Amino acid sequence: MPVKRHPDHAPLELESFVPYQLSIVSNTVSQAIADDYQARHDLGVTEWRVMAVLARFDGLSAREVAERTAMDKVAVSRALARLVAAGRVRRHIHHDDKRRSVLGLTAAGWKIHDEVAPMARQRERQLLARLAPEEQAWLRRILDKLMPPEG
Amino acid sequence: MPVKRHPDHAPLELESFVPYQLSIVSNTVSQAIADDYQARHDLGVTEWRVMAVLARFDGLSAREVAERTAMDKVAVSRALARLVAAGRVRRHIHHDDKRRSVLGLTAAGWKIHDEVAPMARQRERQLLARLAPEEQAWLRRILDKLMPPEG
DNA sequence: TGCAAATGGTTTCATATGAAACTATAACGG
DNA sequence: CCGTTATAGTTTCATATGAAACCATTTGCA
Repeated sequence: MPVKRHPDHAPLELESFVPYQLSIVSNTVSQAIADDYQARHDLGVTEWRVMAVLARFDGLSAREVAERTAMDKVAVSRALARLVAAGRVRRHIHHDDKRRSVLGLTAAGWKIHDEVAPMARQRERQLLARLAPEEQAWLRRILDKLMPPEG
Repeated sequence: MPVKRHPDHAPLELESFVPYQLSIVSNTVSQAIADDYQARHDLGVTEWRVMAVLARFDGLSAREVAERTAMDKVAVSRALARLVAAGRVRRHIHHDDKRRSVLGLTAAGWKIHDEVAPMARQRERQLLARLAPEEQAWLRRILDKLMPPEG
């Protein structure tokens, strides 16, 4: 049971502090989505993100994947190592530049993708369903504005 | 340079997928805030959160801190160990229940709090400044709705 | 050319994190 | 009372993570 207050110190009210709220809402929904596939497919969040961008853009390099997922290159490198080992991503070497990978989903990768993507969309719908249609529209507009450029 | 598309597979468009956007926006702003105090005060995010709730509610137990910060008890225990060692938080034992801690900021803790809290608020203002006043109001309303109960 | 600087990617190392086991105390049921 | 179960908090262990060092290749330019 909370006791003293300290109005003279202007403490932060976490529960209405926007960055804190964002963090809680974000973690809650991301975790819910992750729970859907984590155990089921032995697939980490970082790995799923990599698969998601490769599903949209075939032939990216690791660096481009990192850009599009907002992950750092170490995380991408590790996710790719696991995905390739599991036969979910194919990697070959760019014919002009031997440093680069050329990445894409394998058939097995697509199979998982086509199972997980609808579940993720479903979770998004569940989240948005808690808002009025008007609020949903505002949220999308606001998030678009707040996304960092190149995000 | 992206190459093939796969419309038949309905790949997720991460950049307009709400859970993904939330995660990016949340991490970007949290990181910006953390950068303000991390090096300056040798203070981790978890530690700052603990300090923030103790600033508002003096005399909480560790479990109550965990509830209010949405952190797990292990994280709280470790944050407290560091904070107590650094002389920023005082901990004594509940006189009725010897398992419980009774926690609060020390003078040194308050000093840091009073420096960090305004910076955090400033970052929040910077974030919101990218939105029209109308959008700011909607965002607050929407986040309040999306926050999990007991969050 | 040829060599310094930049780039793509991986590895290393130190730290962060969470689940589960553990310790100590308190509450409950007979 | 006494044994069982629950609760507060810490420790352990295995994994996740990021910064910096690293290797290979390519680029830029004297």
